[in-house]
Amino acid sequence: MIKGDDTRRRLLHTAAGLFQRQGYHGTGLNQILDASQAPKGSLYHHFPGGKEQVAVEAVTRSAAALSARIGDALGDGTDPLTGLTRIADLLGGRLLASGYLDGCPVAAVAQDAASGSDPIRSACGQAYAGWLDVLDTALRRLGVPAEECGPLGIVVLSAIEGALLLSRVQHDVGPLHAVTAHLAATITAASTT
Amino acid sequence: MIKGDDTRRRLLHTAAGLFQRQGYHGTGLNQILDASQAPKGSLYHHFPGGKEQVAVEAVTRSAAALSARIGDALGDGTDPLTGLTRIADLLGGRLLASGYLDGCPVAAVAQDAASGSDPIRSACGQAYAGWLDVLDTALRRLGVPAEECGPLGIVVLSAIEGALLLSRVQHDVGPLHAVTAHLAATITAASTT
Amino acid sequence: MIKGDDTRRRLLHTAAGLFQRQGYHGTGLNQILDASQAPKGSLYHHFPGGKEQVAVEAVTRSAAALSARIGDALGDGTDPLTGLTRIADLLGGRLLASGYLDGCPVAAVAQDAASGSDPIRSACGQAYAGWLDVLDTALRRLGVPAEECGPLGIVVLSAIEGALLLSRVQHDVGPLHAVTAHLAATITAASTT
Amino acid sequence: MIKGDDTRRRLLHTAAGLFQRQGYHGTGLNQILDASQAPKGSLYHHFPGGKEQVAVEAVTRSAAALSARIGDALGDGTDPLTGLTRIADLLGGRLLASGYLDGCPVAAVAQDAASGSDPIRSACGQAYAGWLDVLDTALRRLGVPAEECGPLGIVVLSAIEGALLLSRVQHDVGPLHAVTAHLAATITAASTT
DNA sequence: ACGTCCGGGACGGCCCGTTAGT
DNA sequence: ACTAACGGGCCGTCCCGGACGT
Repeated sequence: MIKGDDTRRRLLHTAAGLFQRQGYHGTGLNQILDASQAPKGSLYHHFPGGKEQVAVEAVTRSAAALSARIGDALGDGTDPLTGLTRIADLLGGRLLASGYLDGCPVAAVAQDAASGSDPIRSACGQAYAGWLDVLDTALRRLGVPAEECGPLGIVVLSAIEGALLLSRVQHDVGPLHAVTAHLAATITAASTT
Repeated sequence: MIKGDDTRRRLLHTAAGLFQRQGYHGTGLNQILDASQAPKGSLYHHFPGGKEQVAVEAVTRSAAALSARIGDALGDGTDPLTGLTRIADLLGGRLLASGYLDGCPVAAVAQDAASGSDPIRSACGQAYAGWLDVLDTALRRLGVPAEECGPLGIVVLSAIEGALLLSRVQHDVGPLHAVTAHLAATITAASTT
Repeated sequence: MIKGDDTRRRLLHTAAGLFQRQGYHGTGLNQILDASQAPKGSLYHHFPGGKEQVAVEAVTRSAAALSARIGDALGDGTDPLTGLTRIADLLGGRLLASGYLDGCPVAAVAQDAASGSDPIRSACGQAYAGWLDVLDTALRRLGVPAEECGPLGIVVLSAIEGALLLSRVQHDVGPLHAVTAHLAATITAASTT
Repeated sequence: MIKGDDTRRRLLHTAAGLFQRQGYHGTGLNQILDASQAPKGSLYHHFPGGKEQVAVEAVTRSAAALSARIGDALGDGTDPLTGLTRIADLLGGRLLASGYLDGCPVAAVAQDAASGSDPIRSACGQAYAGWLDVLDTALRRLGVPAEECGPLGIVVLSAIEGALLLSRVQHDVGPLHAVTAHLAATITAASTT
């Protein structure tokens, strides 16, 4: 059935958006259903695991999508500054466009689920692991010594996550830009090329 | 009344802990009441503004407490490495002691309230602003040029916030230590002394 | 669904009875639920509008039922005295049988909602309008001049409503009978036949 | 204490107004307190019997006040039409001035308390009895035969009470005027003078 | 399989009317 | 005379299954 898969996809997409903004506990199943224009029973057909399963899949999907965007931004032939600027523009653009509502697609759920549901926490952990992986290869390609790529990737991801939170809460993209500028300089300095 | 103020304080302290772990929407008023061993009506008496007011005050109080600890850690006569190590030990210690439950005392609520309650979001914003202020003076004292203190403080705070999230979600204090080590080096490099 | 509609009907019937006796604010949703032996979720399912919707439908239903009874009592081939006596017996019987608890099925809610919920007030208004309509046709049939039917119907309804209140409060059906006797005489005098 | 008595009086006056509009269960103690600008504990100081006592006294006081007004309206040297018109103007004026909020000062509480608190119901009963008494003497003075005064008074009071309800609910003073006109004619016809 | 109805309790946060303490 | 504190109840909504119809 085309319809069925479409409903499932729509459900997931809507859920991802709502979770990103409101977190896990702040988002109701009914809200997801309403926003998806999906009938009540459909959700449990497609997601027998209930709300938790929806969250896990939504996080995974969002993370994969963003992972691809990050990979593109840091792709072949880009210097650190350009790459990070692209990322900052992407994330900052979403933040601004949504009125400081859309931050990291994973963080809100991660904070909610860190205590609580282990499957969700694990999914968030894998999301971050995936991004770290993308960053690792990118840094390597930029000429950062192999043994520094891991920690530096962690620094990059952490700083961006933190900056997103700060920017979101303070309604000001300043922190995001300050951080990306700093990170670009750091990476440039670390690259031996 | 000693009793009265004590109840209020206990309520706030319990609430702060629960909000830190479970976020705003994940924490029920009844849960706070139970954990505080306080009767239901007391809460409404001390906090006519309801849950929102409790959250605002809990966040503000937690932030002030941590602010003092940060100030101590970066106090007179400490080099960047020592200071940041102390902070990392403090935060990482709490994280470990709680089984990766206690992260940043503000972040979980901030994510929940960024969309939603503006008073809470604002309180979180002020919490971060306060920490930035502490960092600013500390960096200044460490010999960082005045015009770099602001952005660098933002980088420090962002990175630590992000690292706390990563560590919490991945059940591994590695990110926290990686980030603090990097920040110490960065600050040392930036200080002209 | 037989089951579903039955629950809905039972809920409404119970609610109508309780509202009649205790008014809108005096009747709790839980009380309706208990008396109906229905779980809370059912009510929310059948009446998404909550208590207000329940009240509106309960009033409407009660009013329609009583409207039919009034129509019967004043039906073809009855003189005013007989008809009003039937109505008095019906209402007075209910009053006595319930120990002066069941008065007008609408009045208690109407008093509660006159200030407050406009939908409920409007439903009560339509209930009265419906009864006035029934009275109008009945009076017309009894030979009352057309231009007097409207005002006279209002007098009849008002007097009965007031008498029900007096009887209910004073635990004495005297007022009800006094009023019906007077009204019968008045109608007889007004009829040109 | 002048202050004390004044607080008590203010409390009662405010409560009477709120009960009249919202009924017994629809009116909260806090609302009364707020509107009276009285501190919480004062209420229980002046009314140890709690909400019920407040209601009883408020009803009694309102009833006495209105009783006096009715007596005036039907006082010496007035024909039935003039007297009832005055009453209709008084009650209808209040109704209009309040946007159809202020009906009979007793009826809303009476409906709420008819089932429920017996002291309140009894107070309402006495209020009606008092008005009937006033009507009885007035009718007697107007030349209505003694044995008809009782029933006719009941009819008058009932009809006015019912008309107030109808007018209030339908947001139209028509019923009140229709009823008073009819009653005036009835009384005139019944008077032997 | 797919979707829907209906039902099921359990809490959600808020506010109630009330009583101790002083 | 009044502040502080008390529980219990309010209505609403939560996330979730069985039963039914397509």
